[in-house]
Amino acid sequence: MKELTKQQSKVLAFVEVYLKKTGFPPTRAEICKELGFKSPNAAEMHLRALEKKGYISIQSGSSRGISIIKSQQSFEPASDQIPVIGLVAAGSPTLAEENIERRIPCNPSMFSENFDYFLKVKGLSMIEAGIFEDDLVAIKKTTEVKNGDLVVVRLEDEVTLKYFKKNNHNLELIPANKDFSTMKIDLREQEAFVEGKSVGLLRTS
Amino acid sequence: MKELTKQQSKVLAFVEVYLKKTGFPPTRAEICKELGFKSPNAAEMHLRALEKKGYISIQSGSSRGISIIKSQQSFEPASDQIPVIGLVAAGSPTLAEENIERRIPCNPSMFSENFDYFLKVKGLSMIEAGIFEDDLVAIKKTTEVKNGDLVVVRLEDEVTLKYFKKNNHNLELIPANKDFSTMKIDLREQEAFVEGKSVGLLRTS
DNA sequence: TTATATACTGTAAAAATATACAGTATAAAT
DNA sequence: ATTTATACTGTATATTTTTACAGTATATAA
Repeated sequence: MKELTKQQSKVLAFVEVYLKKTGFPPTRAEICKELGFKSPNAAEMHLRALEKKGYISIQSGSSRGISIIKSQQSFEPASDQIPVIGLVAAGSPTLAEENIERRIPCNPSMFSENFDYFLKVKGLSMIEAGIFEDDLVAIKKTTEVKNGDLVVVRLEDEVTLKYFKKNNHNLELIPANKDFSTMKIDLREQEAFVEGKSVGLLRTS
Repeated sequence: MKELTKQQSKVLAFVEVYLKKTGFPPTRAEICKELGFKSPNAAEMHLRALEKKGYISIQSGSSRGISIIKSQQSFEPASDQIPVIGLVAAGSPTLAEENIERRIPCNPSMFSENFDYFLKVKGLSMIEAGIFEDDLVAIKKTTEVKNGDLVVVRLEDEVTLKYFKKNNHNLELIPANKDFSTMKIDLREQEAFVEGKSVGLLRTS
């Protein structure tokens, strides 16, 4: 792809911004107004250059007949911005804004089941399951989990990611690291809330 | 949101399809032609109704000044369908159609660097790096790799994923599993092609 | 039966828009 | 020294486009 001159680049940027804001492309006159040109022909010439270089196509005879072919600013494809949850403070809702470290543009249906957020893994308790520190586990918010599922559980003052095993009132949260021990909880004595389960994993190496 | 009449719905659908195809909205006349109306006022009236019901907004005085506010057909988020490469036959290009196992809807910019495909991991040679069998490693096609990068290398009759280390004509492909041994290749005797490097990992548990 | 809403035709004019043509100016390349 | 590319101004016009106005027809509700 041919390089753009500074002015051509500005024109293309304006077309893209205008398009994003209004949903339709600008006229020559509007480009002039934005860029400070006094003749519509200035805009026309830049558009022609952009067309020749393959960045846009112009539908001749149509008003606002500009189509973007190659966006210069890499416009994020309109996929969702999935939040990454880092350290979750005790008592605060998991998805509260202050817990969101960043967002990743991706498709909630990329795994077998749709998911709601990424949980950033802390510690090495799941390392034998191939889940390392700072890995992002895709979590689907649900309370319907089966024994053997990898689940996010909220206890009194912590949120933890472990394998789930429940028999009546006995809940076991099982790590995948022989150096860690299984947490055994008697649900008659302590509360435990299942927040969701893992449906996938992402590692941004 | 108010219900649309059959005709209004058709008009809105056409506007959306036209917009998707061309990148800019249609004129009244174009709507008439598509829907078979003989008067531009027919289109005008439908557009006004759509505006009143909150589905579009009309920039008065502007040509093609239609903005979609509420799309009736839920447009799929425009994320790419990234191929998953399974078993790669010797001699065939990695991205050849017959090697594509399936596709995953996701965003090529979800990792720090854009990537081109997922390579499905076979074997346990990288298990100590947290890369398990059937994990999907996001691969960016490039030949520019550094020592320490996790790379996809094509040898005579196999494709392998290993850590890269090169000194002059000595190439080492290092696994992350103490039960596997480093492959040492003298580039004067055997060819090796770097196909790309890992920029992330996906596990569809 | 008389509104009221939908769904148009047909015409026309004003306004918006694209686009051609004739210039000017400047910097870099040949 | 002359061409070539970039980067415009200024004017004019044909065409596109919006949009108002005057009707027609039909079905449904009051």
